[in-house]
This record gives sequence, structure tokens and C-alpha cells, in this order.
Amino acid sequence: MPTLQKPVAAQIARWCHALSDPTRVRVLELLSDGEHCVCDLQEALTAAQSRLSFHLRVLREAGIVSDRKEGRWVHYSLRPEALEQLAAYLHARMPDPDAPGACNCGNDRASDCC
Amino acid sequence: MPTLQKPVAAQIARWCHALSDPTRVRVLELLSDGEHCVCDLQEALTAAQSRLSFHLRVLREAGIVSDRKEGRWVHYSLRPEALEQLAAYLHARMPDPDAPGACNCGNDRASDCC
DNA sequence: TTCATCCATCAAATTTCATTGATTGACGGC
DNA sequence: GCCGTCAATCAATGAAATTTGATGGATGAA
Repeated sequence: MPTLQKPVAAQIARWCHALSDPTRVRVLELLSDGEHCVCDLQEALTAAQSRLSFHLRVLREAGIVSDRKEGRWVHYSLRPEALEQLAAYLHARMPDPDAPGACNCGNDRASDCC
Repeated sequence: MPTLQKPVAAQIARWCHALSDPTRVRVLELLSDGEHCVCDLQEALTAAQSRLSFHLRVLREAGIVSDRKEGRWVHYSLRPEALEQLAAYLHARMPDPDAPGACNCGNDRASDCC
């Protein structure tokens, strides 16, 4: 059984939480071709301004996107490191096809389940 | 701007929601080396039985894990397809480093932001 | 200066999620 | 049959997330 790393699990959970809402995933889609201003996203998503602002904040605080102010406008863009690391984490956890299919329980209780 | 695909975004959000909790991510970690019974996970996570059962249900309903009953025991294992597809999705959304860094807004409003 | 636009923030209402403890069903040993 | 173990489910509570509408700060055009 692999060692548990609570901090790692917490970071993964944080990233996934940021992407656990369809609106936020759509923002990710929209930003995947590059920077966009809030008003542009707003138009594309037909979302109320304060609602979109809330979702952008969640993405920003999770480190998924970054913002850049320019005059009255704020431009958002993706942070590739976060996506890269999350994708790599998930990929690395895929079960090894060569591994034995049976149960890996390593317990030592009286009525052993394996 | 890429086309919006609501169903895709919804599926991604569903998977990410399942992994938006540290306990559930730790289950993913534990299962990454193969099948484990519930009692084994329970021991490793020191989680109350009903609590773990709840989290396993979330993961199961999202298609991240599958269960296999054997006598009194239930063994859980990862579903590689889900992890694979999620990882691939995230990887594909990483911004192209060759792309122009500027704003990609395509709006036609009076006070153009780009 | 005055005004309109862009966007973040706030407060309130609602919904959704997580935890706990108790109950239930299935299974197998005795 | 009787009992203990494994695990799912339920109901109730508390906590967190989401949505809405309103307000306010910053910016730039007229």
C-alpha cells in the first residue's frame, strides 16, 4: 500500500474542487486558446457578472488561472503548471496493467479478508 | 475562442467533484496499487465506517472506482478509463506555448477591450 | 468634472455537501 | 438457529458553496 501524503492529497483536492463546477470548467475551455477579458467570458457564458467574478476568484485562488489588469479590463489566463501537475498526478495513479488483479489488502485482523 | 461543449464540461466537473475532497483523493492513492477491501481502507484512513462508505459512493457514482463483492467483503478498485480521460482532457487544455500571449477576445462591443 | 463601463465585493437566501450515530441486510462461523 | 463482522443506508445536524441583487472603486471618454 502506498504511503499516504496528506499535503499532496489536499493540493489535488484543492485543484479538483476548483474544477468541480461546470461553469468553471467552461472557463478553462475558453481560456485554453489564450487570454480573455472578463467581459468576453461573461458574454460567452451568459453568466451574471458577479457570478462569473465569484467563479474566477475560485479558479484564481486555487492557482488554476492568473489575472492581469490593463486599464479597466482584467484579463485571465490559464496557469499551465497547475494543469500539468494535476494531469501528471492522475496519470501516475492509473493502475499498472501488469499488476496482479487480486486484492492488495495487507491487514492483519483476525478474519483476514484476503 | 473554442466551441463550448456543455456535456463535456459537465462530465469533467463530475469527475473533479469526486476528487474534490482530501479523503477521496487518499482513497485514490490507496487504490493506485490495486484492489483493496473497505475494511482495509478504513484502517488506513482511520475513518468512520459510514463516512468512508459515503465517500466511496461518491467515487463509485462518478465512475472513478468500481466495486466487487466477495462474501462479506467489498473490494474497490480504480477505473483507469476515468483517470485516463480526465488526465488527457487537462493535458489537452494546456495553453500552447507558441500561441501569441496577447488577449484573444473576439468581442464586437463598442469599447473593444483588445 | 461628469458620466459610463468594467469588475470586485458584500449581504442575504438557497442549495448542496460532509459528518455522526443508529439501523439494516448479507454473509459465514459456530 | 444464533451471533458477530462487513458494509450500505438513513435521518439529522452543521458547515460550506452558490446565486442573486446591490454597492463601490478604478479607469478613461466626453
